[in-house]
Amino acid sequence: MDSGADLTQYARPSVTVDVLVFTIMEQRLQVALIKRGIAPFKNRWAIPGGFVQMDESLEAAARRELAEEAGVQDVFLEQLYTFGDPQRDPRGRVITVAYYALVPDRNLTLTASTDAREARWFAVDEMPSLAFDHKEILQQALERLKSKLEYSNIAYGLLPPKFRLSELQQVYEIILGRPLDKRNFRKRMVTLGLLEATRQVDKSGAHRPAQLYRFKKRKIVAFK
Amino acid sequence: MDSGADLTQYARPSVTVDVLVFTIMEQRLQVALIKRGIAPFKNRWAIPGGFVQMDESLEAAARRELAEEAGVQDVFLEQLYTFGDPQRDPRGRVITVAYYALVPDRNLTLTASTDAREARWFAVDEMPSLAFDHKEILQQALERLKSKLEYSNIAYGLLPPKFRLSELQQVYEIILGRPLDKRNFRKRMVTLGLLEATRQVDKSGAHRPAQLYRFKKRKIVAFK
DNA sequence: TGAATAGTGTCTTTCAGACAATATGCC
DNA sequence: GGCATATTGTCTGAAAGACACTATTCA
Repeated sequence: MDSGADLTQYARPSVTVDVLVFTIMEQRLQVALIKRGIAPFKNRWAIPGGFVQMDESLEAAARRELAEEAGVQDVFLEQLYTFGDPQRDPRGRVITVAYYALVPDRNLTLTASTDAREARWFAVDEMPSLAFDHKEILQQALERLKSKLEYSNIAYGLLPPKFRLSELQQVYEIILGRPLDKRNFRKRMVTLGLLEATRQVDKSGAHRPAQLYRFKKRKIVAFK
Repeated sequence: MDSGADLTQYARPSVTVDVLVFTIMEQRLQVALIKRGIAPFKNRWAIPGGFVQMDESLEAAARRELAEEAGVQDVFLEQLYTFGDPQRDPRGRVITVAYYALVPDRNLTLTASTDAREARWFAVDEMPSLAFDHKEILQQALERLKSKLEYSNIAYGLLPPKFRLSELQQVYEIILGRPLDKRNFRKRMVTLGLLEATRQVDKSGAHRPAQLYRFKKRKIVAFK
């Protein structure tokens, strides 16, 4: 900080948070987008977000957006990266702190907020053209998600509290984009010691019921 | 973005970049700090930083600070995290985007910039009390550095272009804080394929000269 | 020739990956 | 009994980790 006590002598940028909300639905990784109702990029799809209020933390702003747009609370949320190219918003200098959130699939209803026409889920492999630098932001979020999946228990964010091992495996396969060997996957997950079997089984479907597991900690933990 | 085209209707926070400059000197990991010459936290040590200008990107702002404070260019620089607690600066709402940089040990001269009394290196295991939330920022930078060291070639940032394998090992030992087996270390580094031997040897010292190596890419590369 | 650092190989253990048959519950 | 999914073990190869002696140069 090489500044004086007077903050007013410096021009100030606008600061927003953008929140990428991911879920798995219909066997695909999906992200919530809103259709912009106003310029710039009117009618273009965009990552939901909004201005940071002067009295709220960045994470609080992200959680507020998350509640407003997706109606969820208590979900995994992590800061991704801050994007601050001076040209990224044609209206002026806007720096955005991007967050990403993971929500379990439980028929979420997205809400089109004030300035949005529409809100819906898009599979990440079939994205429309995005507003601002949102394509780049999404790209970076996907990389983070893939890499964290490999060395942490982050998958808990996409699953209900109790789940079948085959569901967990599907989460991995969908995000990594490749099939995994069932025996090796189960062996690894169990020996990592992050899971525990519950006393319940899942009896949906005309077949052998599956043991239900849960993560011991619903908090991010790195492997090894 | 649920905003209108008019950015002026929202109060705007101040935005700074803070830059943690790390180097290895005297067998220790050190970070550059400045002693604040003005309130708040007058006379307290702090991570150097400054306000983001309206026409420069965040990274450009960080590089500018780096040039001003440490007089270096073309060094490893990466965005760390953005800290935005509303109370983190008593002067008002100041959001800071923290970066960290790695510089090779070549007798850098730190410059006390305008509002700083003094600038000097501190070993990270003997830190003074820091201004603002800078202790937390440093903590997070150290974690990032340790973890990136384990799965990337980030060490190149702390070494001159050509170096002895024993110097590379020292970088690892100092940052990870534990001794490593020489044979295993060399085997691993060489088989990773990121290094190449130069035709030069280092003849300083009254002992057998060492082969000099360099990183094939002076750009961050993940292992595996 | 002594001091100081460079350089090198084997064995063991651990982990990842390939691979297929049996078990259980529901209809 | 047939269908659908759950559950389980072995072998192989690669990489990590423990471990100690010889080589080279200079003073």
